[in-house]
Amino acid sequence: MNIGEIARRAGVSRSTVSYALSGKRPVSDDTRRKIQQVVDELGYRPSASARALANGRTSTLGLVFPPAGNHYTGMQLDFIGSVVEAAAVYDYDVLLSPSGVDSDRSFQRLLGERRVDGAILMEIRLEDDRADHLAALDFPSVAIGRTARPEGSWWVGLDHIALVEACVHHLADLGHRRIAFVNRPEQLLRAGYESAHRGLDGFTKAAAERGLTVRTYCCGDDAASGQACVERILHDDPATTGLVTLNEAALGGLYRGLAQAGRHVPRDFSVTGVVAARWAETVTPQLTAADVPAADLGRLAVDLLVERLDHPGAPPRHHLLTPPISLRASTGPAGVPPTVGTP
Amino acid sequence: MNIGEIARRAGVSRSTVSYALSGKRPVSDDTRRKIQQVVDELGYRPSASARALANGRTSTLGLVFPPAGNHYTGMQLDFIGSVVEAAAVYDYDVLLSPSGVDSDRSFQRLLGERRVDGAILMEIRLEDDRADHLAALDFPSVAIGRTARPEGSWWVGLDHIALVEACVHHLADLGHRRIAFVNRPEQLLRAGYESAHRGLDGFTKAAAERGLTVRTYCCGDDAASGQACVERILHDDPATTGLVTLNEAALGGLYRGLAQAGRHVPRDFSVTGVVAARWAETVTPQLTAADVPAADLGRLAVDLLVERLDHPGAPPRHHLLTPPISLRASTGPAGVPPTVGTP
DNA sequence: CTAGCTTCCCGAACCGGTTCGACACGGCAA
DNA sequence: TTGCCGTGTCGAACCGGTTCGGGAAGCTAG
Repeated sequence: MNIGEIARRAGVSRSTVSYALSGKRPVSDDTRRKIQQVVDELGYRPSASARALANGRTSTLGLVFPPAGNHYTGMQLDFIGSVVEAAAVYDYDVLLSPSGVDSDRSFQRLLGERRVDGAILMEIRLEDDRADHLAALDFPSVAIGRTARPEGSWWVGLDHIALVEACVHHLADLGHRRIAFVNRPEQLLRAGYESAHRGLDGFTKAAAERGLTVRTYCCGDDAASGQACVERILHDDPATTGLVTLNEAALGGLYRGLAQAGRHVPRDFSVTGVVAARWAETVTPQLTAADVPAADLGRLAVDLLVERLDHPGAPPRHHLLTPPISLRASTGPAGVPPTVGTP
Repeated sequence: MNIGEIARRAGVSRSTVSYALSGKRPVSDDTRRKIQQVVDELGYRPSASARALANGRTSTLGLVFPPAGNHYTGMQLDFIGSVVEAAAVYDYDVLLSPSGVDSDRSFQRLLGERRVDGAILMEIRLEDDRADHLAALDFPSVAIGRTARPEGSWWVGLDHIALVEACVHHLADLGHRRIAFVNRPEQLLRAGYESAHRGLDGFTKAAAERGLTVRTYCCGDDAASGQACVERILHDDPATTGLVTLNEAALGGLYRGLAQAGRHVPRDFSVTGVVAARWAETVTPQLTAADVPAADLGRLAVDLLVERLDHPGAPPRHHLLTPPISLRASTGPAGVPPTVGTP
């Protein structure tokens, strides 16, 4: 059931079948119909491998995603889903590639063995050797997030600085004077993850502008860590009345910690941050947050990558998104901070 | 930088290079070393397309996952991650395929164009035409979940009947007499999703055994639906003191609804169900639940699929998992149900 | 009637690997 | 010296498509 079989049954040559199906050269109506009929009868579909070998394009995009070590967040799943759907629109498949411990191996699979036409890099770092590597090879790729020097490269990302600044200003406007920042795990911060760094920068900058007293924390990506983190915050400065977080997975734990410390949200304590909307709406009270537009990011990344593939040599493009803060129920005016020791 | 280039630089024929690299025929130590040296120098890797064309295997597994329409759950993400990692161990890549509105199209891509050697089917239905289709073609595949007649097919799944039964018995043992079941959305139940059906069966059966008064509900996959669902439950029977749910995404909303109705968990109301551990630990109080072992399911599915690929014609195998209930903090002895109208 | 132009199709080469059959070579026994 | 065998390598065919150059048939213009 290959193209030769079709050709024989239709009484034409293999090349004619190819042209009839691709339309790259004119074929008379009669032969085209005849060929189409045979194709429909046999349910013939050209082999992807053979086609890829012949024309050098695999019609597949690589999605390089972080190892399971860092827990996945809901945002990442939405992102993956939207990438797959957007790619399908352009007739591309999506190949998942773990950038795990020996990221070299999977990179070799993707690029060395030419399994994909282009790649999308998740969880970018400020200094990212994967991105450098791809840039050095001039391999078509789009990063999710921007490195320290994003000029000349293709990426889509969130303006974490602006988003966290907006959160800080929101709390400051409500009268909060002593707030904390709950970042991603220290391991990721040290590794140079973009969101952790730029978020921290935005926090520090905005807090300085508003003259706030602040503390910053790293927090594991799970509920237990979130709970422990709140305990540390309230231990270090019991007068703290608000926090900003990037850590979606710790959110439930943060809430639990506050509840156990007797701080009512939002009456005694305000919480805000950068979190996917679906997650923000799950917790009670619902989180006032800059909603991460994961689906948009995925779609835009695919759009950019396809554009880059279609127009080799096109000037680099990018999208920097700054979603607004959605006011929900987790922030309120700063009241009188509770006296130390009072439950 | 193809195999011919390597052959020329090493002063041997292309076939010798192939044999030296694959080891399928003996090659003298001298030539092997010479070839390896050239390969290392140039960083040569054989093209995946060419190899796939030649030997008919793509070294790629297809992961057919549900459309974004049904919101993704955290469990699915863990599952995908574990599939990718397990596949990497066997030197397989994973190709994502949305089984969206025109699932035919992506199926044609996967099978018709022979992009993958085997497939893993997520979100199985009792009557599943995708599974039937694959079975008819004798295409190597493993289903996540079992159809109405799973005999003779390969699958891994949870024993939803037993899991929900265990939840009901747990509540009954605590003295609850009037409980509710919160299922996946009605649309999915009607579509015949296995977990929704078997979960409901288990609930009905166990409730009958224990002589409980029950009501069953379908609930959208989001927090707002969960909240609305609790309102319906308490409106329909204010004396309800417990619920069992399969609906991970609605869980936050269920808790919120109970809080707003003035029911304290677990003092006034017990909640349990079948949910991924990470999610169960996020909510407060932490959910007593049968933890969905998503990562195990993914790994086992890959193991089975690889076995099936390596041994064509091997007798069908499957794994039915029944994780125990993890006792956390969301269930407790049934107290005196609150008088109607009392907050 | 022939030159020239379309229209439509064919054959062959090519993409980059794998695999089979054959053959050259050296060593050993007869 | 001849015959035989095992080892190591080569050439050619093949996988299933795409693409290029060219040629046959039909039509129009000179």
